[in-house]
Amino acid sequence: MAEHPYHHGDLRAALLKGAEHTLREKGASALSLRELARSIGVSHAAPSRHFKDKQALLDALALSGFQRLTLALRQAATDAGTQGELTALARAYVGFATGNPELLEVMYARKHDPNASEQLKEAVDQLVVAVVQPIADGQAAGDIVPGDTMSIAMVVAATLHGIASFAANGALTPEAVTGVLDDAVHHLLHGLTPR
Amino acid sequence: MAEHPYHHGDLRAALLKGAEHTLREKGASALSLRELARSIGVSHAAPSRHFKDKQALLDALALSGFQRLTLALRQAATDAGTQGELTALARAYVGFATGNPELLEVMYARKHDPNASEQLKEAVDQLVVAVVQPIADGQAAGDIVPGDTMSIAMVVAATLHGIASFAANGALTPEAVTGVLDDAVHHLLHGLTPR
DNA sequence: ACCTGAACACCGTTCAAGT
DNA sequence: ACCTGAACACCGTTCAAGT
Repeated sequence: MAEHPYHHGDLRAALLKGAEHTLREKGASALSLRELARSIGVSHAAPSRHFKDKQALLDALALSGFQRLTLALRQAATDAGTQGELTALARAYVGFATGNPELLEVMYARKHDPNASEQLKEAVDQLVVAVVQPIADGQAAGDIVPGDTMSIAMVVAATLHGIASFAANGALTPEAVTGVLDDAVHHLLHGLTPR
Repeated sequence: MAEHPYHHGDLRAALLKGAEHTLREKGASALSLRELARSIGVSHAAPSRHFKDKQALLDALALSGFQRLTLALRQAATDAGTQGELTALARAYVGFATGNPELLEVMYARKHDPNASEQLKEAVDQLVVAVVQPIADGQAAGDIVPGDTMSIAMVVAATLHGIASFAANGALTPEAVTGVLDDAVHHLLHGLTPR
């Protein structure tokens, strides 16, 4: 077994892992395919067998990000009670954002690009469902005002995303995030609760 | 007068104008200093006299963006009444976002970078004031619940920014934006209004 | 003071050729 | 099937030299 066998074994997985590491450490703009190949010990042309271009690699990272975020939201939303469920949802979303700020940017950069793959669009749809479902449940339980579910979900999603953006880019310190989050859920709910 | 006099005249302004045009048409990732210089008819090394590097050019664009956005918010917030003022504020913010999506990204990319210039930080502070002021006014008028103004402003700003992001990246169509916006202000206010 | 031209050290992408 | 090496057309940045 030589140090550098001709076939890497699983170059695709190594590229994804390395790329996410670079993303996390140095940001998307610092991601270079040539440097990535170099660090893995493969020629600069090798990645093209697995990802047709740089965007294809970023798309694969975004896809995995959407899948992981959706999973996290689903696991969070199993609490009982509308307020508890929304709070858990909000914390899961913002937790992901603070834990993976650069990945989130890559994800949102492709979110509604018409050139995105069907697979990516499907993953985005799943994420939307994970956010809309708790709202629909809350309406069914009478905890949230009746009305167009999508438009209410849009407002909730916008607030979550705004807080997540502020947290991801430093406008909000990690310590301040939880407080703002709980405030936001509280203020939103008291506007959404019938009385 | 030759076609290409040795001195451009106002190369700095030409660079800013050309860069913003490219930003608008093709996005930040497609902005190349060399191509910019070429389109202006100047050598590729000339821009460095006016902007030490590419980031310095982007910072100048961001600065101008923050100043224009702050001005737009100030002009919007002169309506009478808390609800009207917040609605106008929201529309102005989101209008800027849909009209200048790529510029907004450049602005937010630098928003809390510790390496940002003092001038840029000052412009960001002015923007924050423009958002916080109407909240404080609403509290003084008894239209908004008492409590920490900054934390309430944070929730409002997050919602605005979330809607603006969705509008800027296509998650929300231009036609849908106004409706979502008015819904958001309505839902937020009914949570913020004492009763 | 302002700009050019050449040079340096990088990129992403493509493609014949090798294993 | 998978990877290499060379080539092409770009980048951003720096710096002596020109006007």
